[in-house]
Amino acid sequence: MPQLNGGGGDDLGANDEMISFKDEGEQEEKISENVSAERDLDDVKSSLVNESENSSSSDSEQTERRPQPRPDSESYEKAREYFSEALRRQQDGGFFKSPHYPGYPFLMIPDLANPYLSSGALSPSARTYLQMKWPLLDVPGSAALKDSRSPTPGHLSNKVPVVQHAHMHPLTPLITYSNDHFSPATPPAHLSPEILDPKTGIPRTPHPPELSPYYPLSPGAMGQIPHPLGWLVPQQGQPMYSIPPGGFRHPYPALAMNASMSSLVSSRFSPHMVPHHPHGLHQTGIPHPAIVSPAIKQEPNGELSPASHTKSPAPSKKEDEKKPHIKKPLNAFMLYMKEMRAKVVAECTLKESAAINQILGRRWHSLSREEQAKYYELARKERQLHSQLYPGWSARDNYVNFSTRNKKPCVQYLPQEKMIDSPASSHGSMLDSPATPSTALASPAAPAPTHSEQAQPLSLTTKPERHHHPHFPLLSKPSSVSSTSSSSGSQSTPPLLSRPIPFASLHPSLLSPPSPFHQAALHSHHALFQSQPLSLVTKSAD
DNA sequence: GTACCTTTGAAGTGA
DNA sequence: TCACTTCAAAGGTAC
Repeated sequence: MPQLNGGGGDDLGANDEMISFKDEGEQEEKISENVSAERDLDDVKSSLVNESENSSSSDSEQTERRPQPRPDSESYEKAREYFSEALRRQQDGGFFKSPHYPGYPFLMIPDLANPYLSSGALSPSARTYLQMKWPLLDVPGSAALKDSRSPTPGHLSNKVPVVQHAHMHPLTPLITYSNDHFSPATPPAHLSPEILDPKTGIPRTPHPPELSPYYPLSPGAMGQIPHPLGWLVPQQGQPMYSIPPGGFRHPYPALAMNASMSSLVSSRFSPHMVPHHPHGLHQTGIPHPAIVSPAIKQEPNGELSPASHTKSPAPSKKEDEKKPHIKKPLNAFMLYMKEMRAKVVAECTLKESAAINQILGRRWHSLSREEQAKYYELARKERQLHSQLYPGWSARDNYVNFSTRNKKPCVQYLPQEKMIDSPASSHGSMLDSPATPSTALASPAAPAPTHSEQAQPLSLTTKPERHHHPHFPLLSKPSSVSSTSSSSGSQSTPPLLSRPIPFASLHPSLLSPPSPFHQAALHSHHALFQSQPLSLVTKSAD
């Protein structure tokens, strides 16, 4: 597939079916976002209803019985959403739809005299508050890469110039390996209860016109916000959001990421820390967000996390408990999901993650190349930092009995499965995959080699009949089935078979472009984006 | 109480 | 190299 645009920005891997929505097109998307979201919601919900054999609830019933969002648990996601709004508003040049919340306009610069922050307590007084235009993505990936690779970057000092904010990836504040929601005991000043939407917990007060768009919090207010690296920085002051006894709740990272976040994160993931805290605990006792205690990550059969299994053949139970579960670094889509989930939830009043993820998946495909590139770049950094922090870690470590799983007898049925299955992969990810890790490192979002083109923009997956049809197991993701069977060592589990996808069972959204808007956008913006023809390429090429 | 669902992407393995 | 599998997040749902 020819690369018609030789621009340097054409480094995004997912270009096969990406649709660029910019200018008025993106504006249109933003304007109709709610509408499309509702449409997505309707599609998903109707799909769920239609495909669910046991479901007798109507959409309205589902909606009605849907519990209201929990303000405490969702506040963090709302804040993320809030950042996303600000991010988009900045990047979209202001035509992004009116935000619900003002952006966090500045960054808190910690005293980074010690780039590793290993022993230096970070008191609020040692922080520098930097007004910044949020967010910026004007640094080439190579620079960021360089930053993250350098254990002691030169700019990691307390003399960080203001322009250093340009080195921060706009999404970097969202980097977290934590799967725990931030549960603030007391919302920050800008999220004070009086401005929070009582239903969603989202601050709804419009941005005060008298305030600068970069309306900063007072240093005192910011001082109450725990350091973003709270898991590694000794908590000298009383953080606004105390760490609950149950464990670490990562403290609003988006609020306090400094301008050199890439490098800072790099330092925070310094391998120097690894040997000293093998349990995922910093010297402060705060576990690294990426490390999940085996007690938390426990296999269904009661076994401990796979990390302990693969590392040592027959470790004692005590050793198992000591070994942390290092999670995989999040990929681009996961990062996108974490950021956008709250937004979709807020727009759709939908809570089912499965349905939300469907919407997110469609939105992911509708993202512009630039937007996706941000996430790919961020994911690449995540992987890089992860590899730096855990040099010996492998994704295989998290596999449960991977060796036995790989010996599933279903392999012999693959040809048949291939014949009757969707021509695309089970999830069609290969089409949108960025470059392989090696190529991605060389070119952060280099276009992936084009595989067989996919007919549908989304993966063709049918509603799996859970546990009901052993001879027709999951088509799209039989992980749970295979996991259960393999982990139990049972070889009698029927091989994974696929069945032809009944046309009627396919969701309409899977048979057509995600939404009429996408079609319209494709049509109306085809000429506008001749510079990025690949972004407009659908699967019709082949 | 817990597995499932749903998405995409990364990574690992076997052929 | 290709195909396949697993896991990562998330939270409602179903068992």
